[in-house]
Amino acid sequence: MLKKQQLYQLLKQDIQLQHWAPEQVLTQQQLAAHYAVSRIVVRDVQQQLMSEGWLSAHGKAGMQVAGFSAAEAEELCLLRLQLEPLALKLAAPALSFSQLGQAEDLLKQLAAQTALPAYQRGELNWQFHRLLYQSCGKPHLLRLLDLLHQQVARYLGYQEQALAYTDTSALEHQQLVALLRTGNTAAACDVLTEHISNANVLLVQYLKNTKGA
Amino acid sequence: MLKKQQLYQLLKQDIQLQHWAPEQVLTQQQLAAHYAVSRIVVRDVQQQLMSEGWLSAHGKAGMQVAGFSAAEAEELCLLRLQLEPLALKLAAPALSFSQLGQAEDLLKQLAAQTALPAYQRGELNWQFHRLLYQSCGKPHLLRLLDLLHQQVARYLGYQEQALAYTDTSALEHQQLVALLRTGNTAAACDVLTEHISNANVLLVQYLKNTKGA
DNA sequence: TTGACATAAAATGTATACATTTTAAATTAG
DNA sequence: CTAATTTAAAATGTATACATTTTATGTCAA
Repeated sequence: MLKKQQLYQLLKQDIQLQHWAPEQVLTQQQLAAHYAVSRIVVRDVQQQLMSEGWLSAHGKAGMQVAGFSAAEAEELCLLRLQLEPLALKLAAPALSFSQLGQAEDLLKQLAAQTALPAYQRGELNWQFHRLLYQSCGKPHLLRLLDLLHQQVARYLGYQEQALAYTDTSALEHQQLVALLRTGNTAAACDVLTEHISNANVLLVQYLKNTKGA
Repeated sequence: MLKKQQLYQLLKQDIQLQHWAPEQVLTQQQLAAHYAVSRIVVRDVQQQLMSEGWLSAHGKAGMQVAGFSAAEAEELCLLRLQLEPLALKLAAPALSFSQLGQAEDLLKQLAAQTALPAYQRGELNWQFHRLLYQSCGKPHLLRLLDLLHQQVARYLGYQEQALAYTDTSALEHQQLVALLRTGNTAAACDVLTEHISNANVLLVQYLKNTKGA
């Protein structure tokens, strides 16, 4: 029997993999039946996923699977650009070599395991970023970034197809660590800004093409 | 018998008025008994208030009422400064005179009803700000701002005592509308930045004093 | 045909009951 | 007395049952 935490993971993943179509309207009963759990569990998970942007309310009854759009991708990028460089700037002075080492280990993993499904690579990628911001000492900022990441993660299914992503992205990651290691915070923030923008350009381009098709 | 939406409002208000002490640990059963509702309802509300920052998880069982600190107030200010002027900049070109009129009506209300409890004045204040950002066309940005506002609202109990707030704040509000009316977006954003900073300085000052006492 | 109203079906909200987990207390070995 | 283990109490997680609300259907009058 599935429990709350498991359903949370599974449903999120199913949305990511588009087993539930974007924009589709779901009911508690539907999901409860499909996943063989009580509606209580569905309700809990539903509320959490709604607060994280995977689902949205739909009228007085029912929930809607979040859709995809180039406009939304651009907005998410804008917000990341507004907050992530700030987090990095604040965290950089407090970054330990131990943390930089951890970050590099994550990069190694990413480089090695090229066969991993997109959502797992995305998770590793975020762990890397998150680690760099961790020490900023601003819990609310980190909370907002986690929230933003959830939204971005929804697009990972697309990114798998959209982006040859890995190569340039990996390079930028390494530059980032190198600059942080030498204490060059300002340059690191610039690279980060570029990095976020670049990834977005590819995604938006892809979204615009496929929507037209 | 209380229903979900009512409990949500009431509990939030009770936290704001510090009927539940900051840092206090609560249980579902406690709240269910106190408000005479089923634990199911408490669970729903609990999860929502946790996602909004009024409560936080406490170990494996129990929830903790959020506390107050000067550091947190400063962080919230920092984030507002990062996002609200951006929202205003994006919204300003799309602002209609009708909306500006609505905004002015809200200011008139604020000016007239000086006797209102802090949380209601705070709500009007936010409605004013929210109205100015509304047209920015960035739903996620607005969502983040609403989230931030929830956090700030928790401090309204303090602000009542902390701030003679009304006078300078009202002046800045009017400047803001005037500048927007003439299409001077850049200056309006500057005033907004000042406005947010000013309110924060007073609050932080007060928090630092009372914590020492 | 259309639109309003009544009615039935379905979905959600809420309460109660039971299962599992967590916390705290009590007991006992060292 | 301390610390570890056991045991009881309390809190939470989950399922089922019932109440209320919402949505859809169908009927009838204009």
